[in-house]
Amino acid sequence: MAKLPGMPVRGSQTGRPIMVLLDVLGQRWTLRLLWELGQGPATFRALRTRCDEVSPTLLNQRLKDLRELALIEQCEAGYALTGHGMALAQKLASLDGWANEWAAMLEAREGARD
Amino acid sequence: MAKLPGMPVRGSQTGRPIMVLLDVLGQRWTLRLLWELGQGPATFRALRTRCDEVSPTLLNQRLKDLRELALIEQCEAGYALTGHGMALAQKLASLDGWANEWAAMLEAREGARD
DNA sequence: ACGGTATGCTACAAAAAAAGTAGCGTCAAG
DNA sequence: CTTGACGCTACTTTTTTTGTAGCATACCGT
Repeated sequence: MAKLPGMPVRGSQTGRPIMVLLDVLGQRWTLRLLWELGQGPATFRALRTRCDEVSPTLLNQRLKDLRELALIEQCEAGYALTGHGMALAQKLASLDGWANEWAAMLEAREGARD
Repeated sequence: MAKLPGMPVRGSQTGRPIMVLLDVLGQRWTLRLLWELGQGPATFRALRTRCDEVSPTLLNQRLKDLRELALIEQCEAGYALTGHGMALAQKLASLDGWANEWAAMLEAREGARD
């Protein structure tokens, strides 16, 4: 069952929305799922494939949670982001640039050490 | 042991930086830790307190991983974000606004249903 | 020097979450 | 009426996370 904002979550009794969000996103595959759906809607099986054959049990669990949190919804094409989900996914997308710089920095560091 | 960009991670063989990042951030407490450190440096124990007495085992594990990934570093005040870590934490901070809107929307929805 | 206290951290067992695999029920095409 | 795709559930094993105890070091006042 998904935790809704306003309710206490792991590590925060306050129910502050950001804490709920950090808790939800901190579950395995949640971020990845949002990322993949940011590329466009997908069916259950397509999503599994995109996520390296993640176990259907977990996929279904996450889809249920994200649906309860109104971040995704079902449509003819399978699952798709809602308006709010899209806004969040865009914020994730903006991490891509950062990640590349970060990787370049790490690589330089590793290279220097060897 | 932390996974570095360039290495395959859970759910992605490519080693794409963003995939590594999503994998790391998808571990419990990682996001929260970055968030808390975004508020300023903290000692091990202070961090534990801020994170609702998270178990020292896990805290230490995460700190080690984040250190290897060059997102945090040790200083006199305890642990602090590195330059890259700060940039990432700022991106997280920008989720706060989104989370508030999202929570308001959910609340309205719930209210309407009851 | 001596308890008292704080810190950073490790060890270990129990509980919870995730992974992996099989397969069911429905549908549509051949 | 068989075959194949789909969405999903059941069940077992493995991995992660928790919770609790406690050690070693360092400072503090007496």
